[in-house]
Amino acid sequence: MDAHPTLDQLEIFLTVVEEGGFSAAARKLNRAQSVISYAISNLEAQLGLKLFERAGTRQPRLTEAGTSLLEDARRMIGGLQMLRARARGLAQGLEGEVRLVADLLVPMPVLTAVLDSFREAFPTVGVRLLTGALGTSAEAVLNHDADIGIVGGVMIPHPDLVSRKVGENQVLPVAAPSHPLAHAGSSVPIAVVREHFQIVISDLSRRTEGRNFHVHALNTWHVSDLTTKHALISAGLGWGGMPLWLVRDDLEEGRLVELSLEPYPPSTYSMFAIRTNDKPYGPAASWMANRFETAFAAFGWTGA
Amino acid sequence: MDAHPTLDQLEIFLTVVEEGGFSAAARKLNRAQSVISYAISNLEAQLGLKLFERAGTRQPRLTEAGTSLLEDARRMIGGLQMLRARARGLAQGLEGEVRLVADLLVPMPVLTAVLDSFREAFPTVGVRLLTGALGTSAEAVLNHDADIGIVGGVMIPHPDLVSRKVGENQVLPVAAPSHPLAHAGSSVPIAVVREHFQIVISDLSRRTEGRNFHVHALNTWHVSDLTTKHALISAGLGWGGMPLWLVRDDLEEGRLVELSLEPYPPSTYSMFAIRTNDKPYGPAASWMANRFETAFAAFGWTGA
DNA sequence: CATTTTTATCGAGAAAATGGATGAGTTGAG
DNA sequence: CTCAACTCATCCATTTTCTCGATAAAAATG
Repeated sequence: MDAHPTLDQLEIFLTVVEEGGFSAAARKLNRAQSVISYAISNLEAQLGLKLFERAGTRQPRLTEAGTSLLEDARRMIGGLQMLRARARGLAQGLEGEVRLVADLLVPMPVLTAVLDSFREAFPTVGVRLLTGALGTSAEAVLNHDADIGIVGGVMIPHPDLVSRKVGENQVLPVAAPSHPLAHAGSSVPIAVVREHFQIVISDLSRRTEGRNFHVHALNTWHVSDLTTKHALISAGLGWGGMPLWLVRDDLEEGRLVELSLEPYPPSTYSMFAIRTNDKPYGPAASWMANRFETAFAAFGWTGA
Repeated sequence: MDAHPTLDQLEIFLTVVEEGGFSAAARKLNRAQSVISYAISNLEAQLGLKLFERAGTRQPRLTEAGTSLLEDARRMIGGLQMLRARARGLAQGLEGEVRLVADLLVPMPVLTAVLDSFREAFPTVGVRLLTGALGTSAEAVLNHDADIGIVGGVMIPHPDLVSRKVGENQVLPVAAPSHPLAHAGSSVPIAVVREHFQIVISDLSRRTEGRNFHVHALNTWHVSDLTTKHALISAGLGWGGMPLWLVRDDLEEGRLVELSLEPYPPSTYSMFAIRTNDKPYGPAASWMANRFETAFAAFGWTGA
């Protein structure tokens, strides 16, 4: 009742159940048959109950207790395999965890596609996912709170950051059809634009403080996430830039309209994978950066 | 790289992390300090990586790999404790699992209250929950598909079933306010009742076949669950009997009205805990039956 | 009934774990 | 700086456990 059971014993237990007998399990595990008897008998003694009914019958049959403990044993061996797989990965230089910060502008389909395939390719590598607006993503990477960042919009060059283009993203000025700017024709001059409320994603990081890009209106409302921005614009409360993938359906079905504003710069932004230059990507992070590139490319085909 | 790590090693690993040192872990585990060194060193060799950074420093510090594997180790030891707890329970005669079949008429608050406290009282005993209408519950117990049944309505005596009353339940004939019967005054005679559609829970088991209780209408619709029945009656498609706890709010807020039908028998049903007489309740099932009794009593106070 | 195949058990040898002693190194107080 | 107290690594002798092979008893098979 004192000593722990052994993972070896549990594995033997499972093998006996699977193979249907002690001798068969011994053959499968390449060990002497007496070892199986010995192990099961020890395990039973340690747990204080009989696992198999084997009163002179050919095939030992699981007792009720054995059946109940079977699933625990399976869990344990499953956990062991996970642990060993992770250890093997770590020993080969794989990261134990990749911390990713993805900008709000990263299309959700791209993000989910990357994460899904990542999980399949690196089942033993954990993922920690942050999302950030504009500067916060770069900030997280600089602070070593994240190993890899996917950022969009205007890149501020930084001596400690290494960036690499992985895709493009379109951002359009949009408004509800009921909004005055929707009827203002093409190339609305800046003086007119400034008279209307602009909904802007606010950036709380110091990195872009004092630099609010593409803020043209005198009066702006600041929100912290795209969903809120989308809701406000849809309600006709103001206009603002939105990534194409998020408003594509709205535009097609007339719930939103694209604005043609004079001062608005080209609507295609590059998306970059960034890291600090003192800490190169590990194998998994490197794979992930590549995967983002292909995911952006594939998304572009059908989504933009 | 071949031999499995030992649960003992993993426990030592965790203790070292918790206590912050090899010696401290040795004291905590009442073992010699050399054992700790030996175990950690073996574990590291088996996993093929260093878990602690301990180059001549006072306190060994977890490596990155060690941090990643820590959670796996915790899972393993947690699983071990679960397994041992279950084994201890089984050794003392506890069931590994209780299979409960609850009649549709059992008020959900009663069911959840019982299951919640059961989980707390018997964390190592699994629960398999079936729900059944009328006869199917008794059927499941008779077939040994369930260890304990909570059935309501009319009890059909059976020589192999042992039943014990655990509570009461009220069933009322109800209809939507828009339904003709709602305006028919008190003690509507059977001839009138029969003219209207009745919504009935259909019972697919052979136990009550040919005996549809309280079916008074010429035209009936059969449904298999209370939620559907509730929806149909609410929509004014017919009338039918519903347990009080399910329609209490509807009655108070006027979405449904109670009917006063001449042929409808007393609306209070007893609820029974049943088992087969060849298989007495184990400790957990017995506790559960008692708990149903107190839960029904407590529910009656506030709920009926 | 003979044969094959099962699990249990025993004994000897191999392997591994244990506790204590020792040593090198670090930390912190005086 | 010196010393005491503490850290972890290592070695050693002892004990414990594991392993294999052989054997026995029992059951299924033909």
